[in-house]
Amino acid sequence: MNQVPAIGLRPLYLQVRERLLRRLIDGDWQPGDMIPSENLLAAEYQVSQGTVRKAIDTMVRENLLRRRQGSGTYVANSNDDRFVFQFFRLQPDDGPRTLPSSRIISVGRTQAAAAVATALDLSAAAEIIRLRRVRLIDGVAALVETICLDAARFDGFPAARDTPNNLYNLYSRRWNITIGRTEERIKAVAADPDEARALGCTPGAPLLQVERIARDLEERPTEYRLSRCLTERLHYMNQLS
Amino acid sequence: MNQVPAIGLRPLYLQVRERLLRRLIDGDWQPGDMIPSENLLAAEYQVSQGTVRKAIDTMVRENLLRRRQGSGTYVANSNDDRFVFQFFRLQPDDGPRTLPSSRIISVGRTQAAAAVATALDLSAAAEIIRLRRVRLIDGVAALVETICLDAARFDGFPAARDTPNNLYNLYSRRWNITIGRTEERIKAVAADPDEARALGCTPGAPLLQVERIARDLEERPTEYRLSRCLTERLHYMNQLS
DNA sequence: TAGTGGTCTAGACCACGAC
DNA sequence: TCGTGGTCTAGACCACTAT
Repeated sequence: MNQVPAIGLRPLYLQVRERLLRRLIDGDWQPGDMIPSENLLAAEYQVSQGTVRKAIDTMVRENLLRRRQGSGTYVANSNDDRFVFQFFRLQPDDGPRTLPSSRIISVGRTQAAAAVATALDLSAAAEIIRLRRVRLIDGVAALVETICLDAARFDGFPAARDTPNNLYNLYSRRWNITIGRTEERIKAVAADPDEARALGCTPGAPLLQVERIARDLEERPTEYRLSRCLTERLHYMNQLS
Repeated sequence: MNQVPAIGLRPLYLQVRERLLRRLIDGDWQPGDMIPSENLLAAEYQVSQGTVRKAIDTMVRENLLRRRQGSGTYVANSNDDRFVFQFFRLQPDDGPRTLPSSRIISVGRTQAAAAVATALDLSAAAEIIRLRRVRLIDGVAALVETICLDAARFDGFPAARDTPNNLYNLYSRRWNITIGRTEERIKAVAADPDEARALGCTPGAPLLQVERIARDLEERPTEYRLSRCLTERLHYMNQLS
């Protein structure tokens, strides 16, 4: 029974991983759901429990699944406390991390700028949804954000008054799109007059610019986000090891 | 022979991990060395090969060890291509990543500023080594850096002309100190006149400030580093998943 | 060809959570 | 009490590297 993988095939645990990932992509298992036990999955796929465990290990490391000893393995939920800060790295210089709130400036459809179309892998003329908002940390305006989405994929995007604070949770509930990974390019830039007004600083003041491309579970570029942040009493935290 | 860990003890593989880490800390195994095979270590510690493997897995994930199939497991070397960029996240907006070069401005001993003493867990009056340098990317001055070290731990720090570009490699070779982890706090700030002169920008121009605390394998804060970077044609890259 | 890490299996007991 | 994930073992074959 050992060493089933014929030559040229990928390791069994990676094949199992793909099957599990597929069930997440297809929405077969929803955020918060408990997935079948390791032994059940092992029986289903005709592999050993250790192989299933190794597949799940990789997905837990990517924050796609969560293990709870004695209880089960669950699909990660973007509302969970542990994951709320997964993609939000700004925190006060002193005092604890807090969740930002949002004030929508505008939301509507427009044609993608060249840079955005490239980032989202769209044609030059593609229509996008464009959301602008100010985010407040501890009640103070801290950053202005522009978010761009492929209008074809996010059909029926809500109006400003119905746009929730946690967008990734919205993508998941409304369109079954899960953000799995992001790349951020960070620079220091000077505030333009609009930003200065929104953030209550002087034009030309240094702002932290975070340009993010978020990808779904199939690695497709899904969201383009440009944030400009006043970092007088905040910082972007990063751990490297 | 199973389930050896008595109640209250940590899992075997974590205990093995600590023994392996200790041999790195003590300099028993040097960067670049091949460590004993999994089976040899299993025999030495009287555990199964799978348990040793799990311990090594955690250290490979932390970039402390490297596996080479068919060859062996090696102690990570801060000169290896793969690790050169582990802690250096700045890259050109277009074009490939390149290694920065350095031009030393000054190196000497001084008394620690309060913030630095706190960061390095030193007494207020402690003496530190203070190194200032400009770093060039593709030959262009891109950032100014101030590096602070506990003078008591880094006795015999070389003069400017003998200070190499790769400091973490120096710490390792000269004092057997390995940097295992860093925390970075990133802000946007305005260039002061000195920085503007060094970087060829105007005073007040926005700079990316990266404040880093680097820890050794025993988690002791070891190096304080403040970098201020001109990000007109560069960015700080970060992947989140 | 010998030795190393990489994958896989089967089965065991433990710690924890839910009931 | 039962089912879950967490740990551990022993042994097997494969893929790769060095010689």
